[in-house]
Amino acid sequence: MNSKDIAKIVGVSRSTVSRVINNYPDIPQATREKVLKAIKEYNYYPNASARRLAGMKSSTLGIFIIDIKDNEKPHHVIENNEDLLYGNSYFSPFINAFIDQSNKAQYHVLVSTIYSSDELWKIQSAFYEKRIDGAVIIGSSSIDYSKIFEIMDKDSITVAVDLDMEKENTGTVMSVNINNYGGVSDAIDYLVELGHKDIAVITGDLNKLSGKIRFESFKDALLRHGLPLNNDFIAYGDFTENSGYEGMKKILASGKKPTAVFTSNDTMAIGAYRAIKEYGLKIPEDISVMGFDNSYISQYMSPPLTTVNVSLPEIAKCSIELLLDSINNKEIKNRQKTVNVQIVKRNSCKKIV
Amino acid sequence: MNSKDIAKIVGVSRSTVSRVINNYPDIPQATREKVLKAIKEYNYYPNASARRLAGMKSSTLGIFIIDIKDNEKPHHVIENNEDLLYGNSYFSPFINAFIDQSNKAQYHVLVSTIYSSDELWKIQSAFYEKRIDGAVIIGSSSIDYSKIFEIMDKDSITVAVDLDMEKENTGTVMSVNINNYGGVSDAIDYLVELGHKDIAVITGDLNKLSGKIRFESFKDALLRHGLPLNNDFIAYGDFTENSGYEGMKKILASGKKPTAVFTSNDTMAIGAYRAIKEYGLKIPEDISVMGFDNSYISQYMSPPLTTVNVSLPEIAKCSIELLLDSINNKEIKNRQKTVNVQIVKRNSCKKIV
DNA sequence: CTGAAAGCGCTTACAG
DNA sequence: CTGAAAGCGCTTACAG
Repeated sequence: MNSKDIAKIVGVSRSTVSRVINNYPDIPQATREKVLKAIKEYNYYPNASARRLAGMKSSTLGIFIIDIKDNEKPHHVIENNEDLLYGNSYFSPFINAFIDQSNKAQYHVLVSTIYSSDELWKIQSAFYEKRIDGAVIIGSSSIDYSKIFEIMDKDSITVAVDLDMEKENTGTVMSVNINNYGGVSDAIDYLVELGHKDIAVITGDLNKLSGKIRFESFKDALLRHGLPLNNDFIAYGDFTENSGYEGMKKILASGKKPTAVFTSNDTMAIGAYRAIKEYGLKIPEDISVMGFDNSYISQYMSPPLTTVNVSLPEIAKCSIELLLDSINNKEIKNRQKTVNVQIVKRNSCKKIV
Repeated sequence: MNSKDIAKIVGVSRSTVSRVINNYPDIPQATREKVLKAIKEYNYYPNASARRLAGMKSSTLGIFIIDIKDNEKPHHVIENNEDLLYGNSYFSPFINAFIDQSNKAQYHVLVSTIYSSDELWKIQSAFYEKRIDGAVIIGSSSIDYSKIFEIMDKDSITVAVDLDMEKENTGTVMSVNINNYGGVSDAIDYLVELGHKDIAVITGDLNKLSGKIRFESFKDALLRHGLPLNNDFIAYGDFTENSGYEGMKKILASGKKPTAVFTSNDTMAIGAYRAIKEYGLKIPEDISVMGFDNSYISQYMSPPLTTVNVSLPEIAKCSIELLLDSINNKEIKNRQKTVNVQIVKRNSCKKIV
């Protein structure tokens, strides 16, 4: 079943069939209805590739999850399936939110994962092969981005999430970020309000924008409150649970015990919880813990984690807006968007006297 | 940049360029190399739509997540973004596993979500529009499946996950399921081995194959061990946390207290934990809890949940194998596959005397 | 081994 | 308002 068949059935030309499909204005109501009826009756769907080839948009958006952990190991070396994205609890909700939002906007979505620098060409090829009209890139550190944007065609429409625009912006890439700075600022204000003065930090991966900004904001907040930045109270993590665990142990081993610790994401808070419990300390009685992300799991931790909510659906929505506006050649006012965050208070932080 | 340009540059015909791209055998090494060099140098990627139109596969697989909660509400009525798939912790890992496996097999993947019966046409259209070569369908209850398979073309290659083949199998659909029966069987054996005799159950959605089989297996296991099936110890849930909570409350309110409860998935175990704690009971001292799925969160519950591991990557792998074999017209021996499961013992079940 | 040409199924100026 | 025709960028018999 193709447009020629439908044309024959209805007794019009393929041009006319095409015109009603594409909602051209100058079709008499009667003709339009006849065609629509046949389309429905014969269950006809226009071939997407043919439409694309004839110049239409592919009406699909791409999402590229970059998860390069180890630049020495190319993809084909990774043998354990379980190690792949599957285990990545952070990106999943974003992917899902993005799919939902795209589907709502009548767009299909093509998802690809990238595990090594060698696979960065996938992004370029998806554009060059004309599979997608636009794409969102998430999860990379700044090193990868510059590479990507170097390869990519200047009119491949893409928005990057969590990208440091200062360095890479060639004027061609859009970005959406969350208000990392404000979130951490609020978090520390809250801790101070609760009476905490000895606040430790476990940083995220400082090669990622979120890791960098959150740490900067932390330091600024301490300064603002006239609190000391004790070197023993800084542990450098990388957003993984294990680094949270090790970081917390390092801090606890320093002898001086902080009354509160800010972990730069929830995943590291899980590790920190474990270390704290191993030291026989209780949360929040002995030490308060504050996370960041409000990940799905945070509410189920014991005690439920006080953290900073990041709306993944909101990020997805902003990304898609930027993408669609750009695809439709709309005037874009702001190629950078920032999504707000807010503290969610649970039971892992207590007031001290 | 298209194949004609490359042809001109190298000094051959488009046919030849196409032949090297598609790895035809009879090309002299020298010619092949020249063409490849130009392709690389000019960063040429063949237009996917054109290839598709000329008869090639689209080399993309579809994944349709069916999440029809409420047949009265069509999709456009759902206003709260947060309610969508985003919150669905069960499908996410499967989606990710499927993407990873497909990407490895050099396939792209198109993801779509379906929130109401009105959207079931999406599956059909993806095939008819020739966007995908095959698809996996997950998350539906039997009611939806029969509808889907009715609409769908007999040669749309699809595998259904968690589908009751007895009813719907028209001989055209493939399926992969986990060994629900064996998993529950082992789970109850384990509980009995621990000395439990009064075992309660919170069922899943009995309209889903997994819900149905898990409950059947539970009943059979009790029978096999000569244990009574106490009506007060049965609560009918639907796989959601809240139904686990309500179910557990109902069981606890019955007066007689079971020594163990089997919740048909981990999500309901979360709810059950909450109810048990509200009753001032301790896990596993007062009551043992056994889940199913080994979801990401189960290890972080307090106490860590004893459950049955389901390998989502394995399910994804099986689905893709079936799909690819079918796409490549390979002889398919078994159109049904079953993935094994195994108990993972943690601290929510204790031995009683 | 390789080129000219037809064909895949659409859309869209163009002409009427 | 509508049809005939060109063109999108490939692949693949066909002929040599």
